[in-house]
Amino acid sequence: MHRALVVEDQNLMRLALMAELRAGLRDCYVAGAQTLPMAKQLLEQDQFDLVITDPGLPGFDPTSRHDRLHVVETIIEAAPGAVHIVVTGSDDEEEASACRLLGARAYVCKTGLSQGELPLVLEQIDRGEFSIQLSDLDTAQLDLRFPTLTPREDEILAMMMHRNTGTKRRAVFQELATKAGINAASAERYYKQARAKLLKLGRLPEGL
Amino acid sequence: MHRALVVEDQNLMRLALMAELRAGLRDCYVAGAQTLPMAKQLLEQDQFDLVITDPGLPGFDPTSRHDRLHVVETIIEAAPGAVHIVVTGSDDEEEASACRLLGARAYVCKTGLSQGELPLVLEQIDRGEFSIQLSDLDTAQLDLRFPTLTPREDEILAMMMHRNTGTKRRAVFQELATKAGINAASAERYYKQARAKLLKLGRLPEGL
DNA sequence: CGCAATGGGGATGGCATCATCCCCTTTTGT
DNA sequence: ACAAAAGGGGATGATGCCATCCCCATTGCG
Repeated sequence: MHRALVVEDQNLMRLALMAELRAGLRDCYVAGAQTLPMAKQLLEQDQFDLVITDPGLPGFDPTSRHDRLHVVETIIEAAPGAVHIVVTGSDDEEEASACRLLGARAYVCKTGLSQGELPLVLEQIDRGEFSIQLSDLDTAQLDLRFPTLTPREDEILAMMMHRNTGTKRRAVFQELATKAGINAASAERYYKQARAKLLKLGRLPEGL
Repeated sequence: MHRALVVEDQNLMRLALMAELRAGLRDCYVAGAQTLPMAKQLLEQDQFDLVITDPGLPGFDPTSRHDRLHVVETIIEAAPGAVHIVVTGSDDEEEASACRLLGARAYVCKTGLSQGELPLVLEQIDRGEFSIQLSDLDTAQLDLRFPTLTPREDEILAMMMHRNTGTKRRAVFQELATKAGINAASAERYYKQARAKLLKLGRLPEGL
């Protein structure tokens, strides 16, 4: 049973990170805290295996290096046995190094963190590496979401729209099949279904 | 058919905001852009009814008042017919006023924005008001999420844990029943189911 | 005592999604 | 011209969640 804690003041982001953890970890339960005192309280009450912290908490100056590192240090000292990941909105390689010295095992920039990528960070940590993920706008994302689509349909459509030019659709079907552990023909079926729905709505983006 | 655009560089937050819109609006489709050029491109291609913008985009200094307002102004000028909501990580009442002068209809702080609250902002806008939502840590949240629980079970548990002391469980069942449009007995059933699952895991929080 | 609130469940039908299997036509590339 | 890729769908069983209705025992309180 894994126990994880997310310390982050933005409600939607905290819930999103908690959802990522739930999806990525098996047999875990995930707690969330909005402020440093709450986090300390939870860390006293219970033992955690994994803690994700955003140093920009209310009550501290998010632009002050000193304040931010103080938050990280306080959390790490309150749970010395846990794996610590720092998640931040602003990129800073120096701050990453400082967090590493404080005992953090990863430093991840929110701008570069997409859905499903947290497990990759955890794998890196498992291999004993310090995982740095800075912002990466080369792969800048442009999303479209349609309400009538099921998650699977949405997923294959997103992959199809983000594919590199020249990539065959077939290859994308195979990619989803491998990633999701399903049949490539099923992936193709979802794509067709999604396409049909968008056609009916008259909202088919270019590039089909 | 409502068309909405979310301009936000943090992937998880953008997806969360897009999910909020999908849940809150009927018959809509939602696009997302990670950078200002992408947003401008989308706004040229298509007409949007609603645009949500985070002024702290990559390529601009998030601490610079000038840069942030420039982003807001650029977006609003690119879609003068749309309703504009500014969503920001850092609280600032002066910035809120400046955004209002630029034509924004709401200024919302991420720290104070919980799941399901975006519809309230939209209602305020519909009534012609300028909606300001600054950070509110009086109702600071402490969340627990358990992986084996279904969304409904999670929901009723969260409501139960956040209830005011002295409130009867019955009252909470009624509250969920009203909010979700279901039977109070059903709400009770979900609570019991959730409780049973946590008991089996030996992870029942205090306060049952 | 009687009654309300709580704890602990079983069984049900409806519904959406998932994943798979099958069919066919049209377009594209070489 | 022939093969590969793509477009367009029907039908299926399994599964999980939703919402409901039903049963019971225990606890607290006036």
